[in-house]
Amino acid sequence: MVEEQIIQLLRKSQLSVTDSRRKILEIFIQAGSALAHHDVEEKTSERYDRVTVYRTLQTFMEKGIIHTIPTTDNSIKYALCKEDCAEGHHHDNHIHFVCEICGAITCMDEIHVPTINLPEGYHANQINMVVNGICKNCKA
Amino acid sequence: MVEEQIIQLLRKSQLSVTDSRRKILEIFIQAGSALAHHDVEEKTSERYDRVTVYRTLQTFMEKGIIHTIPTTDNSIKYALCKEDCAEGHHHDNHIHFVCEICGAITCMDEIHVPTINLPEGYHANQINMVVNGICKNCKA
DNA sequence: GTAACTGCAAAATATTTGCATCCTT
DNA sequence: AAGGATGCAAATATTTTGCAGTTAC
Repeated sequence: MVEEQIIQLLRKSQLSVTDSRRKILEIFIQAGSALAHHDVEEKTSERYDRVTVYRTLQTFMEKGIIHTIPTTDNSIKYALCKEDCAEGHHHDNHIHFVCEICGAITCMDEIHVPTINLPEGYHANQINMVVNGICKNCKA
Repeated sequence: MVEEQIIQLLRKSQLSVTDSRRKILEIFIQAGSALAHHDVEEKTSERYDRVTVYRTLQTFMEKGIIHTIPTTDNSIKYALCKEDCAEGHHHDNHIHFVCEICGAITCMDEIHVPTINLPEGYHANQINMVVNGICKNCKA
């Protein structure tokens, strides 16, 4: 059951299980794609304060529960991390797909990020690929 | 001479040649790396209004003179586009390197963005790669 | 001269901080 | 009971808009 998973995740991250945290995690799980702060705020506005959303997202970031996705359109999007996202360093070297029509952001776990050869003297720690295009659902 | 290039670029983009635009372009050329709005504002604060910086960056975006770089740290960075950036659609399929120490963002034009195989039904228009790591200058 | 650009003021948004109160453990 | 989490108020910071005056062509 989902409710169980959520509690497990919070426990594992050494966070106390509160209503707002449960609700916000639930929103991410149901959404399936990345969300902006604004999206989360909207879906919780009747229940929780704007500030709580800020603090919750920040806490989730610190604990490695969610991560930000780089986008070219100036918006900050958050998405659930994979299992192997440990606190401090993320292993989210996957590809994010941004649909130009519906705006949905999908993490493409299946696809591997290709290795690249950096110039002499450069060292890569993390690679993010952002692909803009048209998603399955919006394809005419 | 650089001053000449700047005027050429503005003319080519059908923009009138004003002090603030010249100055801001100069800043980008001298910087060599990507800049945040804040960086530009700082370097022009004695001369130009904050609002002018906003409007100038926006205009440059629309004309394809600069483009945004996706970064994971929630900051919006702008960088000069390559020659082939036409108005409306950018061909900046190159790799951006973000140094975790000095914060500098470099466009790695030499390296080609590898092609990837998207799942059935997805269509890619633009690919951005953001590599976080340690740059040549910061390497111990 | 005219259209476009800029500066200033102010509005609208977004984000952060302090503190008293409430909830989880 | 104690420490952490939340809500509220307010301070800051960021971005947008309107308009009058100025500048480029």
